[in-house]
Amino acid sequence: MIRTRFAPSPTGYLHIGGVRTALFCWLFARRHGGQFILRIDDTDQQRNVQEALAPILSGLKWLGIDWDEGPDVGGPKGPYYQSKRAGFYTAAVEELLKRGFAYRDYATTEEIQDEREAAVAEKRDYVYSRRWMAETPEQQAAFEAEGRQAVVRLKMPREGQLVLDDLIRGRVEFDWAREQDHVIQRADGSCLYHLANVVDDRAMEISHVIRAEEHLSNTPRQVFIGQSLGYEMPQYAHLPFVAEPGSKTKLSKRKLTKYLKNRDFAALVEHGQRIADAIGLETSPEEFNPVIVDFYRQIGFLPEAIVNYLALLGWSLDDRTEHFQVSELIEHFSLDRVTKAAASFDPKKLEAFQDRHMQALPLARKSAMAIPFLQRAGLIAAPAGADVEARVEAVLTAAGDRIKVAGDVLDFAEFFTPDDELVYDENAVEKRLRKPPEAVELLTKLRARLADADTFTPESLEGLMHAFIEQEQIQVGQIIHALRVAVTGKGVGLGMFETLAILGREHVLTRIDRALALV
RNA sequence: GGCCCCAUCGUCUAGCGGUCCAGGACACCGGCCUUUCACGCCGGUAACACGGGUUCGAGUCCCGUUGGGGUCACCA
Repeated sequence: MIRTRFAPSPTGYLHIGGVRTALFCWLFARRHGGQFILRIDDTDQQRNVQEALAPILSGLKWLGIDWDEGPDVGGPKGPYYQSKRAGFYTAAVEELLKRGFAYRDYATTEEIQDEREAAVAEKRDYVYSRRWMAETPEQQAAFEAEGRQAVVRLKMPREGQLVLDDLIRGRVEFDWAREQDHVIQRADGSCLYHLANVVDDRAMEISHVIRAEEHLSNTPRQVFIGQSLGYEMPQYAHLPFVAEPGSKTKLSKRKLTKYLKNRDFAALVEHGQRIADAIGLETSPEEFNPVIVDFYRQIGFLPEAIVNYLALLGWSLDDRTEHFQVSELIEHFSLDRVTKAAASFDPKKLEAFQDRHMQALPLARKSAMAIPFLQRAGLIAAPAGADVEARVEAVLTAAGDRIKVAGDVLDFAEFFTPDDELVYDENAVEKRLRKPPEAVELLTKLRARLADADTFTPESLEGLMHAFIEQEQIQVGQIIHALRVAVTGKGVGLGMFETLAILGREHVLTRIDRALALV
């Protein structure tokens, strides 16, 4: 049975790099009919674990990354919170001690520090002298008589090599002698990350440890712990980093503000901010950020677009296939087609994927996504009536490609605003209504025609317009811009005839009257 | 600094010794379409880091150099 796991620590938000790792773990498990486990890395005992975890769980769920065991769902290998598994770790430490692969160490941090500095000064590799190592009760008693306290350290081999067969990197070799006698348990009895990790992976029967490359250097000590405990070890696969835009540096959750200075990021944030403002969404500059998954959910991105983009960040099927449904990703995903080099995150390309998925979305789903935005902006009532839904669908259809994310529907607020509340863009009014000398006259004449029109469909309106410009001996541009500003208040918008048809005759006439009064 | 990893267009990538004067996508730059915007269409600029090998033949294998990244905690 293939079992993979994702082990986030509760940081309060789901980071793009983290999701990519989770996604690869999940895809691999799903591809092979295995299981995906979520384990919470909260060994540093923060107080608000649940609060800090909620955005992570909801983010994964939103993306469709579900877990077979973990928080909310439980499972046979629980608990799935490391803070609740201390007993397993201390038992492992005892076992390591018993087998002679670990020892109690009574050195103070200052003493260790001195040894390290001495090594640096002499330009040699630092290796702990084990001067304060106590392997017998007598030695322990002697150190304790001095008032010293013990931590437990790994008794690492001082010769030989570890040969690791990484599923992505291939064969990687490490000299044991360069490894330190890492601490695995503090004086207060609490255990450290690496020990906990290995113990849990074994207890949860993880078959494949798929994680970011930063853990590659940590692998030897983990293998040592596992082997010393007699564990059967999992296979390792170290993923390349998701890097900063235009760089190879790891995307970090501590540099959110810095990324906002990136041009493409700034443009995306600006786009998001426009939507957030329209729906009265409070945004903190730190967290309303394209590095955080929730940003995308809030402004109406499609989870499948993000999954598609992220999957291609370090993995590819061939030289041309890019557009994937999640089911296709599951069908084709494999570790041996994962790249080794870091891939930098490109917001522009993510947007391109979003665009493609959005355009492929059935109208009903698009509408279901758009309606909540209109409601939050106060443009339509909370349970939307059938007539309102029909109007939303009409607007979405007419808008077509112009809707990049669901929140973009708010760019077309004029279709949901009462006529007397329509806001006229001053620049547009000046340019299209006041400045052209013939605008008022033409608009007045056209208004009369519209009032008399038999039907009010895009087709009939287009016919009406053609007849009008022919009779007036004008170019269509001479009237259509004025008309647009008159009925929408803006210089840009949807196709003119669709716009008129959706608004309907009454609103069109009322708005033209309002506009004429403005001039 | 030690150790480890990595290296094809600006970016994501294809390429697993010859079919590559290197293919696709995003971005960018032109042009077309056009009632605005968006889309669409057509075209274009643009890469095998460098140096040695191996081989009849190297983007593809080996070594080195350079560059980039990661890691060296009683953090996770």
